[in-house]
Amino acid sequence: MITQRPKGTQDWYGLDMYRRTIIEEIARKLCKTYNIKEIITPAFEHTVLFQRGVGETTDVVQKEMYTFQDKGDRSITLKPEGTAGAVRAFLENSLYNMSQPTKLFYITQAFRYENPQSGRFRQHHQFGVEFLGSASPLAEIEIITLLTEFMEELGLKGVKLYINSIGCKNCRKTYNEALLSFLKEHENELCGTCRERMQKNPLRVLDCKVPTCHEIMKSAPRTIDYLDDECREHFDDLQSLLSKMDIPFKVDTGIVRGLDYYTKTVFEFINSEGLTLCGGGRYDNLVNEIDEKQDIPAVGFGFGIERIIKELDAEGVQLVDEPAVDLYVGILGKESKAEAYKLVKRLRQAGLIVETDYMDRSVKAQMKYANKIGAKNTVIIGADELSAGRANIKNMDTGNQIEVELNKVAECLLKAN
RNA sequence: GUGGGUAUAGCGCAGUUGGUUAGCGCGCCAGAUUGUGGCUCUGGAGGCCAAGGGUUCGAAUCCCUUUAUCCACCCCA
Repeated sequence: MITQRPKGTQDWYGLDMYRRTIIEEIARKLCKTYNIKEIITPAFEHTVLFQRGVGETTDVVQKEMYTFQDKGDRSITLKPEGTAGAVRAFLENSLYNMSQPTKLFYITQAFRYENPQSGRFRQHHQFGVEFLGSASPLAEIEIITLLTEFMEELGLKGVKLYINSIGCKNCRKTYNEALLSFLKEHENELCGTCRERMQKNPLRVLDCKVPTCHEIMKSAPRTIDYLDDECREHFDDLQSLLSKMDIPFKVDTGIVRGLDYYTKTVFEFINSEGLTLCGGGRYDNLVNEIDEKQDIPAVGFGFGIERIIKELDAEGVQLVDEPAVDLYVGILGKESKAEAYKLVKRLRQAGLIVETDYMDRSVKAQMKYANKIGAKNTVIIGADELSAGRANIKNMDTGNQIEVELNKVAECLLKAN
């Protein structure tokens, strides 16, 4: 038990850890060119923030939050997603008083008490962007453009963009009435869970995967048919801009999203197996929901880092190899240790990846080890080399050796790289 | 929360209808004459057979319970 990690969590090490670092680097680099600034908010917030922000009726809030009372008897919740915390920080620090818009990105862990399965964890990591202050469809374009570039940088080709519009509060009201009356007509043809769903959150029935429901829902009223003029125009503008930008997309009127704060545009990036890697959209009411004195439109997304790695594997994308050791410095004899280690230190300062012997192994064992860890070159430092001031550098691929002065080892290897 | 599969060495797996000291491959460590890897050979370390209980002269093997893990549903990244 004591050596076992909690359910749904994972340890990061080896190639996956390295790939995660690279993914985060790509995200940071990309955001830099978009002038999007990084923000880190606490891992936990007051529970009420998520209740108000994410929405009381959502599954995330109702049954998936890590909520506890702290010693000061405050109700605290580990963040189940990134947006609410970022928006809270935006408001608390009055970032809206700076010149607008505000563009923020984060790389954060998120916690949800779910049953783990493929691509799903209790602690997972998201790369997210929040673009606050713009009601223009160009804000969506910015976010989506960044995402397509991100996918290109990662080398992912099997992930496609699907968009939809669920309208604003006004459209939603008339739509919900239409949907509910449609559902009531077909109530006894629906699956059990859908019959429950139609009461608390009828929108959810739209993306039910049960074949019979799916078939019925094809003829159900669609949110896009109930958009008011403003929302209609916004969605049309967005599509036209996407086309002009040559960004491939499909309108999927079944995309609904499970978090309450979305308005107008919603989108997902979905792989060939139907798994959502990235979900996002516009949330024009969230800021006002959290602070009634402010009314600021916004767009954002969350991208699952674990799901990126899963997709890299599925598509056979290498992305990176772990960096190889440039030189293994073998040490021969106790009296050579200090000098050999000084050489190691100098070479590392020159920027080389250097490994050496800490196990007092035989030369043969050291060579085996150097081979095993994939060192590109080796050199053995013993009394002979130290007195001569020269040593043989062995290329481990070719087996060739060249004799070099000890103070020119770095130079020689850097040239070879 | 619901349903199904799985649990034997660091990893991947065998283990025959219950029968003596539980095996194999890879990996790890050491050696094959003195200061040089990859191939080969030899040797070695490493298992409370997920945990607890039961049946039995005897359980990795049969039964029950629990836990973990994987997959699916719900929902989501």
